[in-house]
Formats: sequence, structure tokens, C-alpha cells
Amino acid sequence: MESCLANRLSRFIDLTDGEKKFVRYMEEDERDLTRRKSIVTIGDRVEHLWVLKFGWVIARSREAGGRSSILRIYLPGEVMGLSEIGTGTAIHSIEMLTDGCICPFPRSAVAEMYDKTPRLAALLTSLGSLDQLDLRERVFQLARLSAVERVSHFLLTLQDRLALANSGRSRRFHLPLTNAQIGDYLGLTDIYVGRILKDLVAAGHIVVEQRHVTIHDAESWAEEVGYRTIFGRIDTSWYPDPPG
Amino acid sequence: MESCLANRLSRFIDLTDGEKKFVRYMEEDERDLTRRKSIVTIGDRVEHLWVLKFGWVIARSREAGGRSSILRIYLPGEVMGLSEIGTGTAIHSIEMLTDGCICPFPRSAVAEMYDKTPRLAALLTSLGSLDQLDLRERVFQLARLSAVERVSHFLLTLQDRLALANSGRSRRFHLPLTNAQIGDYLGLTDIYVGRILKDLVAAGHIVVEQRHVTIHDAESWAEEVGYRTIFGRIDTSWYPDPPG
DNA sequence: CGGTCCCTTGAATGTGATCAATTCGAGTGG
DNA sequence: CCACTCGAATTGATCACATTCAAGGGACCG
Repeated sequence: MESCLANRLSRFIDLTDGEKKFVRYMEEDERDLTRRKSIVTIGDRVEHLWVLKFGWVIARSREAGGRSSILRIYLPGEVMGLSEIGTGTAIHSIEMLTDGCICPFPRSAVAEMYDKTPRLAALLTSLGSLDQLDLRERVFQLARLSAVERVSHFLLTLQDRLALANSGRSRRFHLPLTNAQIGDYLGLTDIYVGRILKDLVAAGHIVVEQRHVTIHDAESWAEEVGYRTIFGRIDTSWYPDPPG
Repeated sequence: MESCLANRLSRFIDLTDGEKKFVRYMEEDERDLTRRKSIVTIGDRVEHLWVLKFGWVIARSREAGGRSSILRIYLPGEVMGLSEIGTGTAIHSIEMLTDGCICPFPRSAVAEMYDKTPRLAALLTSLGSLDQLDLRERVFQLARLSAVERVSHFLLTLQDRLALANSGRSRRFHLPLTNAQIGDYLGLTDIYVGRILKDLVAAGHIVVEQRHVTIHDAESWAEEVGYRTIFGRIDTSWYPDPPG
């Protein structure tokens, strides 16, 4: 099974042959992109969704006054473009954070899904709903958590998400973001992010070397900063039966 | 047409008879609720979606340390529960902000929609996508805007959203939120919200009396604080054809 | 009348931003 | 092998936006 989407979706439901075929069709097209390469520019019409095969991708808002923030970090296996499907126009940009590979498939394929593979359609709806939960958590964090808490939650969440992507939690992971980008994600300045990371290292929570982070005791750290994972399983009980 | 959902959906597509019937079925059940009445408590299983017929509703996150924030304000005609559909479990609470009326319909009805009224399913997907856009904008605002800008954007956005709900923009509207609640929505303290509102009044942007706000010159104010509406139309071009 | 809820005002405090200078490191070209 | 550059991390000093704490006032309601 070389399909990373099938791989990911299989965590939730056992795909039928028809569904597998459809997934393959969605991943038919494949594009390798290099770091900083733009996928969507603000104002673009968006006629596709994308599966991110590997690499990291960010969605960013740019606004007046040079202020902008990173709205979403996409990890391998995730579906990109769900927030643009409604309007068909990008109000945020999407670009490669690292080298990587994406599989575009037309938005109209979603219409087909309703008919041919309704469970996949339901799954896509569920993924959109998870994106909403993540955004809500971020709203809370930005609104009510201190800078230290935000950085801590950020790293702990990343560890959890990477565990999902790589099917296996590891204490050490690659973090291809600059301090400035972390700041854009968390609503902080690059300088302050640097100071906080230094403090966290001093406190013995993490080790940082060459864009790699090692988390020492995730459990107790999570406890300390009030972090709890939100990646509960998807509930498929309401899904329609697979055809055939 | 007394159905507010049908009313709302009709802004996007002309409903067929079959679709109208389905919408009516979704709104069959109807519950009047009073202010502060809880609809969903954190941890609840969520087997329904709801259409808000009238009144205001808020989704709130509660966390350790008494800190919490308001994640979503639902206005009449909007669909509630889209962020819970994926996990089937509430990690945020939902409660009435004012007296109002909601129409619950089972999540399983969505599965039916894929088959019977795929365009409604697509519309629901689109609505979820709009919710994402709104959340993304809020992430940006919380991350990068000053308190004055946040309050300004908040009021201007509300005016735009109410215009959609009431089909008609008006300079004056009811704002059933306390300063503390506005603060929970914007990541500020009640006290500072009060000060800012006072400043905005002094600057001649708004008038506030008895929980009612009048916006003087929305255009120039929006210009001044860099606000732009994100409520672009829904793009239905990819929707499947209606059956029959 | 007391009680609750909400808004208001003032003064002090602190978290995180801002500004500016330096250091570090990887890559490049001589 | 050594200069050079460019991007990023670091450090110190200062500043300000928003919070916190505390007290008082107004509206509503039993």
C-alpha cells in the first residue's frame, strides 16, 4: 500500500475495493515541489483538494502592515484545501515549508464521492470537522494561554500529530520551522520564541539541536502546562453502509 | 416558507421539491430554550446537528484555571454541531446566549443526505468550510491584531453577519453580550473591553445604549482598522446535479 | 430593603514587544 | 583554506499594551 491517503483513511474504516479504487484515482496525479514553492496564492480560484504525500506545508494569512500568521501546518497524509472548498477562492495562501510531494484532485471528485463512495464523503466531512476542532483549540490558546503555555502546547501537539502521521510516537522529531515561523503560528515574536525555547531547555523539558526537538517527559510536562490531546478517534457510527 | 434553514439555503441554490421536503424533515422537531440553557456539555456524546431558528448561541471552551473563551457565536439560521460531527463527542460546550429556538436533527440524517439529496450534503460541506474560514480569521486576529482592532473587527463582522441573517444591513443592532463575554471572544479582559468601547464611542465610530450598537460610518472605519468582509458567496459550481 | 449583575474608574504591575547590536552557521566563491 | 555573504539565533535595554487589583456606582428584582 503506497497510497498515503488510503493509509490514513484505513485508520478509520476498512476500505472496500471500490473505495480503494477511488482513492487511487484521487492520488493519480502527483507533483514534487521544493521548499517555499507556492501552491495557492491569495485570490486564486481553487478547484482542487490536495493530499500531502510527504513534506510539510503551511497556510498563511497576509494582511496590511506586514503582520501575518500561520493558520495551519499540514503534515504528511493530511488533506489540504478543505477550507477553500466552500468559496472556491483562496483568502489564504498555501506553500511548501519543506520539499515534498502533493496529489491534487479536482473538487468535482467530491461530488462524485457522494454518489459512488458515500463513506469517503462522510470521512472527508469528518476530517473537516477535526480541522475545526483544531482551530477552535488554537483560538482558545491564543486568547487565554501565556506565551510559555502556547509554545509548550505547540510542541506537545506536534508530537501527537506526528505520532499519527508516522504511526508511532517518538520523543525526538524534526521541526523545520524558524523561530519567526513558530511566532507567526503562535502570535509571538521570533525573539520571544527564542527566549522561551531557551527557558524550556533550561527547565529540562526539551533539548533542541539543529532543528530537532527532543521532549523529555511529555506526561509530566503536559500535566504542568495543562495540555490534553484532542485527537480522539473519528466516530464512524453514523456513516452510510458501503455500496455493494 | 417559515423554515429558516430552507430560507438560508435558498440563498445558495434553488431547492427542488425533494430537497425542500428533506429540509422540512430536518426541522421537524423544535425546541424552545431559555437564556443560559445548556445544549451540549463537554464530554457529551453528540448525535445531532441543530438549526438555530432564532436567538443567539455560543460555543465555549472551559479549561483549568478558570480561563475560558468563546469559540463561536451562532446567529439565527446557522447550523450548529458541524465541529462535533467528526468525533461525536463534545470537547466544547454549547449554550443559549439568549432565549431562542433550535431544531435538532440526527447526525444519521446526513448519511441519508449523501444518497437522497447530495446537493444538500455538498452545501453542508460548504458551510463547514465557511466555519473554518471564520476560525482562521479569528486566529489571525488574536495572533496579530491590537485590542482596538479586534473589537472593531468584531463589531464590523457582526454587522455583516447579521445582514446575512436578516437579509438587510442595518446600522443599529442588538448585541446581547456582556463586556466579559466580548472579552472571552476576543481574548481580552472585561475591563479593557469596556475602556475600548468607551474610546470607540469617543472617537465617534459607534454609539452604545442598552446593549444596542450603532455604527456610524462602517466604510471608513473598516478602512481605518483594515477590516474586509470574508463572506464571499458560496461557489456551487462543483455540486452534483439534483436527482430527478 | 438587600442582593445580584454589570459597568466604570483609578493606580500599579507585568508580560511580551520593540529596537539595535552581535554572534553563529551554512553555503559560495576566490 | 580563507574571506564573504545571507539567513537565523542570541543578547541586552527599553517601552507599552493590556492585565490585575480594588473600590464604587447604577440597574433590576425579589
